[in-house]
Amino acid sequence: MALEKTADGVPTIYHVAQRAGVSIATVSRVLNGHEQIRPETEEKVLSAVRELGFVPNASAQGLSKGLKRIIGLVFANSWWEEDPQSVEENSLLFADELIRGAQVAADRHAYSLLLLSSGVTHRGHAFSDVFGKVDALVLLDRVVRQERVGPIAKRVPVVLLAGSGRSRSATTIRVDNAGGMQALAEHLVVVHEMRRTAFLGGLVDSPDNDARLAAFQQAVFDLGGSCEIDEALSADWTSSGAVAAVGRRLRKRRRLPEVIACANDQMAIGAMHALAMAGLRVPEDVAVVGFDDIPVARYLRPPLTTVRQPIRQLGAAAVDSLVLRLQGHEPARDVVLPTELVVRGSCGCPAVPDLGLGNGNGSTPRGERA
Amino acid sequence: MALEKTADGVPTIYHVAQRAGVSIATVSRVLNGHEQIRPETEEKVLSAVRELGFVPNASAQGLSKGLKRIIGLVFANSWWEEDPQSVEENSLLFADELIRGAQVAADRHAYSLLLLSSGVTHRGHAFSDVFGKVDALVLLDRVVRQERVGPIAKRVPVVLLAGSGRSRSATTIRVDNAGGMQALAEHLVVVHEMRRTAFLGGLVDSPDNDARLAAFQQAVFDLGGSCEIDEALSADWTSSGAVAAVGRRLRKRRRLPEVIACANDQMAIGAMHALAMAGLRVPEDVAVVGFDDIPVARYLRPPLTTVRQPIRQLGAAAVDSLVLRLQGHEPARDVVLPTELVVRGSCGCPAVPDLGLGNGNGSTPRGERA
DNA sequence: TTGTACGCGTTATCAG
DNA sequence: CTGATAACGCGTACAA
Repeated sequence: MALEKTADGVPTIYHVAQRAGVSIATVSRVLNGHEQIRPETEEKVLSAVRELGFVPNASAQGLSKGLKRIIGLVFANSWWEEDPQSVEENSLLFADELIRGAQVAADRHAYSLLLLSSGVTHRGHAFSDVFGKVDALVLLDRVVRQERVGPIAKRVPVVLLAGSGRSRSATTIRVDNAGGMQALAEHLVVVHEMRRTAFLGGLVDSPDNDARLAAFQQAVFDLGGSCEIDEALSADWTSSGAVAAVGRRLRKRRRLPEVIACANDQMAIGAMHALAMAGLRVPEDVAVVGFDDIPVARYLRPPLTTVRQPIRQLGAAAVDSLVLRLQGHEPARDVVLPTELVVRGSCGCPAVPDLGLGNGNGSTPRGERA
Repeated sequence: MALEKTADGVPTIYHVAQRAGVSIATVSRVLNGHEQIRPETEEKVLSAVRELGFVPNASAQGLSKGLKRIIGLVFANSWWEEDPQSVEENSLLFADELIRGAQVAADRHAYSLLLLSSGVTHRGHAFSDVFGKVDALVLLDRVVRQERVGPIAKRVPVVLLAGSGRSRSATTIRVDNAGGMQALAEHLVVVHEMRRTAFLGGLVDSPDNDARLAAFQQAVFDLGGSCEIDEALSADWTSSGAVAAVGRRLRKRRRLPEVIACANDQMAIGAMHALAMAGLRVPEDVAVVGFDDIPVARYLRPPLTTVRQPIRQLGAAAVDSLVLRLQGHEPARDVVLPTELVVRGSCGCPAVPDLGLGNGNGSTPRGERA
């Protein structure tokens, strides 16, 4: 009669029931906070749970309820590549911040985050395998081709992150790249009266890169300036790539632009480094601006003028949206989070003493929700 | 007779079996690569799977096999805190790098990573809940108190990360803090002939901080130098905290040390910033060195001399160890990964031109496996 | 208020 | 080589 302990020593709901002298149904009710339970019964169950250290098996719960309470976060596989050559600093802090935001939100809804990489990695493990492990998916920019989103979204709720624009098959959440770049261009052309700008882009197939480039270029044009897009001035989102790119550009001995606008802060760091090594002063000889506002930006010399994007909120919004869907609601299909111009010293503005206390400084919030 | 599609439209093994005209047992066999299956039967099953887009339900697999193929990565909850005040840049890239390493390893073993925070966050969600969702756990430094490790390790295989030392209840994997600090101290005292050093520490209850401080101090002493540990010179691992700490120290108007050794690179960045703002030159007036070798370290001015720790390998080693345990093996109980001194300019060495191509430069590998 | 019994989707152990 | 069928642990109608 006495129920044996499980082989691995993990107690089940049956052990709890037996110990409390009730049925498993009652245990389940108590654990799930159902009403209509005699207090003394509840107490018996609770202490049995405590004494046994019982924890419900998530697999069984998932199977029974049809909900795993797990949301998958899918990164492009290049992020995880082992190749030591491609150190892939690519928006390094991006992943970190994004995960934090998503984690907070998931936590709030009692969900967990499962980390996944996009590609087929090993014999027999296809991307589609993940459908069986999660209730919903967050797909980062560039993890799957546009046409593959549809089929995936048919299987599980999906949000696309950091994409350039809307997708008809899935919810999209992104930051206002265009607004940020407009504010930046305005600052450079109007305040600093710069006319000849250049754009140092990231990987070309990235929606974020495309959006930033297009918006910056257009804004500069509209204000009467020009924007050089030298084929040499193109990197892979990394600092080292930017160092090389700027090096290539310098070797051309063509007249330099007044400012180099970089598609992210990592590359801005590399650009500043390359310029310094060439004996050029930033911002006196060439100004440099970035995009992201990574924590170290304010500690660079000069402090980096950049566009802040709310990465954490991005992650949180993605999870919130998915949880809403899982609860049967119909959240906004296209969300755009505001960006903010952060003016520091690298654009030519006088660097204000920054004690690392406040946020940064100047600000021009942009963006709206759709 | 015809099997209806599931409510949510997700096909099960029964649908596949029906479509292929076989039993679910056969389908399972095919999918799990069992031998002794007639090729033509296998083909029928495989095409049925393809046509239906069948993906096995992980919950059911987990329940049936008693293995979820999920490893939990537990971060201290402060990492995820929403409090915008505590921007918590704390070893920002640490988490990122660690996760990457773990992800690669998990992927290799066909496991997934579940992200978890340590604290009780909401009504009814206790930390112990995670036992039900994972097969094993990676606990980061400071996520649980020493005495809580035992009970946890009794439930699931556990590895402790970045801890100061061994734990009798769980496997420990860490980096050779001591070796790195010894090499650093040697470089400062012997090469640069410094005598008066200072240590800018992180949070005091952190094993990593304690280990680095103790090793540095000891090494400097042994070489005939002194190490100032001013109560003012203590921060929270963040750049802004370091800025404030160095500010406090400067206001004391006591004679400054020749070098400030920081417990991580983030703080070194803050220290350099604070010194620059006070009109002091690095390294001429005060040298600054760090620990970690985060990507941006080489692009600072001057480039940061620091100790590199193999964070990715740390994550990978943790996962590898757990998978071994889950497979019934008995991996090493205490693993120490080597660290490496990376000499750049902030210690007073002539900064070599760095095109961002190589690794950094000078090196003194340390550490061994136990 | 509580207990019985079935279903959730897979794997695995038997027979055949 | 293949097909029934019993677990796996939990939630929940349905009965009592």
